Amino acid sequence: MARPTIADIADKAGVSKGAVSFALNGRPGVSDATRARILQIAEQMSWRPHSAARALGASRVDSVGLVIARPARTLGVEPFFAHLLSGLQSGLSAHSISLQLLIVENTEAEIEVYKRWASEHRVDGVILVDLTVRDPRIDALRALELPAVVIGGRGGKGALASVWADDRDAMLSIVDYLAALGHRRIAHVAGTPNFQHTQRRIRAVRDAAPRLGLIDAPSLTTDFSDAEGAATTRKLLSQADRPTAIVYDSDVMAVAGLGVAMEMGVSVPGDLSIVAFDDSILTQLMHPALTALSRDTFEFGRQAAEVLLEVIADPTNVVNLRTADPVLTVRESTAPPSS
Amino acid sequence: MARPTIADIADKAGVSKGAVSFALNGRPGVSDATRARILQIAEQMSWRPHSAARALGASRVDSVGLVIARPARTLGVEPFFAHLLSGLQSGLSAHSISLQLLIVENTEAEIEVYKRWASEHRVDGVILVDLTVRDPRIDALRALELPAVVIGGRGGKGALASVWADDRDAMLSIVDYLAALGHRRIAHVAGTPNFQHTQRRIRAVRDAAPRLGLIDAPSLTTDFSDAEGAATTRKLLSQADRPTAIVYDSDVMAVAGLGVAMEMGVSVPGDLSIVAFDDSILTQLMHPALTALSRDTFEFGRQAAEVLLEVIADPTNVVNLRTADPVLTVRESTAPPSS
DNA sequence: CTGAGGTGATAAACCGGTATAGCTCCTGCA
DNA sequence: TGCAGGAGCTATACCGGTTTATCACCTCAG
Repeated sequence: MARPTIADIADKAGVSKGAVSFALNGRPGVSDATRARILQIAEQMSWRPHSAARALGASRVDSVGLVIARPARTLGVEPFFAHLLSGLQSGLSAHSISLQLLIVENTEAEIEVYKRWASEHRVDGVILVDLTVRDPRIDALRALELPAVVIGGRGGKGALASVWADDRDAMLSIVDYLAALGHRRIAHVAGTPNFQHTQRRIRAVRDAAPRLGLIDAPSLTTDFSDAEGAATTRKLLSQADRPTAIVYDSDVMAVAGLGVAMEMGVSVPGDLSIVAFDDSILTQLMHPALTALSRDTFEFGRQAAEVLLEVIADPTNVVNLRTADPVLTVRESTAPPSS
Repeated sequence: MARPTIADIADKAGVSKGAVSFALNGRPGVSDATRARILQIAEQMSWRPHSAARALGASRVDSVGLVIARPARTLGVEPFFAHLLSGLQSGLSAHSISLQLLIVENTEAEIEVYKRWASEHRVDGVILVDLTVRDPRIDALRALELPAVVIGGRGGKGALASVWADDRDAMLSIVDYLAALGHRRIAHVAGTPNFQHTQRRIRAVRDAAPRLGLIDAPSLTTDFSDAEGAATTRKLLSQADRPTAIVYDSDVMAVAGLGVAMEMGVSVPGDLSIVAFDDSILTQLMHPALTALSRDTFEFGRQAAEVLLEVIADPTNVVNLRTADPVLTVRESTAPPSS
C-alpha cells in the first residue's frame, strides 16, 4: 500500500473513519483499548496525515510564513537572517509546523504576499522583521486578521504580539564603555532612518551624551550598505576634530569603516576605536578583530516561533516578550584614545 | 463576504461550480462569453483559490522544498544561499509556487524530512544542494518518487535532473591565470572532501599541474570553516618552500587566509597571491580586495527552479542543464611572484 | 420498572476545489 | 428528415481528512 489513508486504517481496525480520526488526534470518543489498537495499526502502516486534507477540514495549515523585504544583494552577508531562520525552525519543528520563506524587493510586495497568503490560506501566521516607524504592514495584517508576531519592535499600540530586545540599553552599554575608556568624541554610523531600531539607537546616543560629558555625538544615517558605511566613515575621519571612536549599526558597515581607516592611515585602535552593533564571524576575521555587540539571534528566533504559535492558538492573547539583553564582546578594535 | 468560494461565484453568475472551475483554469467547457463573465465576477469578489482544497483535488501542492543540511553556525556568512534562495524564488513565483525552507543538522535528518514531506504531500518536489560523492539522498528520493533537481552536480547515472556549472573549467581558468602570472608553487585550500565539487576541483588542479609546469600543487581539504582555512594557511606559509599563490574553495576561507598572511608578515599580493573560488561582498571589503571567481548564483537558482518545475510536470523528463561559466574577477590580491 | 445520563461508536455532512459522466441543444451532412 | 457529433453546461462523485448528529447500549437513581 503506497500511502495509507485513514479509511485504510479504519478497514483494518474494523472501525469507522471517525473513530480513527478521534483516536489519532487524542480526543474522546473511543475507548482506550480501541485507541491503542488504531494507533498501533497507523504506526505499522506508517500513516501520515495528508496535509492538504487536514488543512481543508481543520482550517489550519500547520505552516507559517516569513517575508524578507530586502534586495538580495544585501542579504547574504549578514548572518542575522540565517541564525534567525535556524532559531525559528528550531521553535517550529518542535510542533511540526513548517516555514514558508519569501524574499521580495519592497514593502508593497511584502503586503501583497500577505494578502495572497491570507486568501489562499497558505499560512496560519507570519513573522515580521525590520519594523519601520509608521509601518504599513501592521494595519494590513490587522485588516487581514492574520496572526503575526513582530521581531525587534513593538507591534504598534499593543496590536500585534512581539519579541524584542532592548536596543536602547544595548546602545547605552556601548557608549558607556567607550566613555569609560576616555572617549569624548564618539560618532554613530546608523542604519536606515525609518527603521524603528535605528531611531531607538540614535535616541539612546543623544540622551547619553550630556550625562557622559561627550563633546560631540553625531548619528549619521545610511542605507546599511558597506558603501555608505565607508563613505560616512571617510567623511567623519576627514573632519578637523575627528571622532576617536565610531559605533556602527551593523557588522558589515563596521568592517567597511575599518577598511577606510586603514586606507587613510588611521590606526585602529590607536587613533580610532571601532564597535559593531552586531556580531558575526565577519568581525572575528578582521585584523584587528572588532569589538561587537553579540545578540543571541538563534534564541531570538526560537522565542518568536513560540510566541507566534501562542498567538495562532489564541489571537486575543497579545504577547510582548523581551528577550535576553545583548552583551558587548570586547576584542582588539577598542582602546583608550591616544592622548 | 469574507472569503468567497467558487460556489459563491457560481451563484452570482448563475452557473454551476464546474463551469466556474473550467473558466478559472482556462480549460474548455464554457463559452468565451460565460468565461469572461465568470472571470470578471471572480476578480470583483477578489477570489483566490484555497490552496488546500486545490491540493486535495488536484493532488499538487504548488510548493517545493529546499533542505539545507549544515550547522547554522557556518551558514550565515556565505552569500551563496541567500542568492540561491532569491534566484529560486524568482523562478518559482513566476508560476505562483511557494518555497518551503528547512535547515537541519545532517544528511540523515534531511532524508527524514523528505520522507515526511512525501507522505504528507507537502511539496511537489525538492532541490538538492551540497551533493556528496555517493550521496544517499539520491536513492532515498528515487524510492520516494519525489521529483528533484540537483544543484551543482550530476544526479547519479542520469537518475535525477540537475543544474550545474563547470567547476573543472573554472578551476582551470584560475590555475591558468596564476601560471600565466609566473606562479609555479600554487596551493589549493579545498572544502569538505566528500563534496562532489571539491573532488572535481582537486582533480582539475592535479591534472593541470604538469601541463603548466607547476613545481607543487597540493590540495588540502578542510571543513569549509574559517578556522580550518586559517590553520591550513598557517601550515602552508610555514613550509620551507612556501607557495607563492593559494586558491581557496570559498570566500570565507580566503578572507581567513588573508588574515593569517598579514599576521605572519607575508605581504599580499607581494609575497603571496590569493584567489577565492566564490565571490561576495566579503572579498570586496578586504584590503587588498580579493581576486575571486564570480558565479551568477541568482541565475543558478532561477534555472534550478525552472528545471524542477519541468520535472514535476513530467517526471520522465530528466533535464541536465549546464549554466553559464563562472568568470574570474581580478582585484588586488593577485600579482606576479616576487622574483 | 422506567427514565435520565453517560460512553463508545457509526453514518453522513462538510471543507473547497477538480474531474467526469451525462444531458440538452444546435449544426452540418447524407 | 434523420442522425452523428460537438459545444456548453449541469450534476455529482471524489480527494482525505474533521466534525456533528445520532444511536445502541449500559448503568444507576428514583
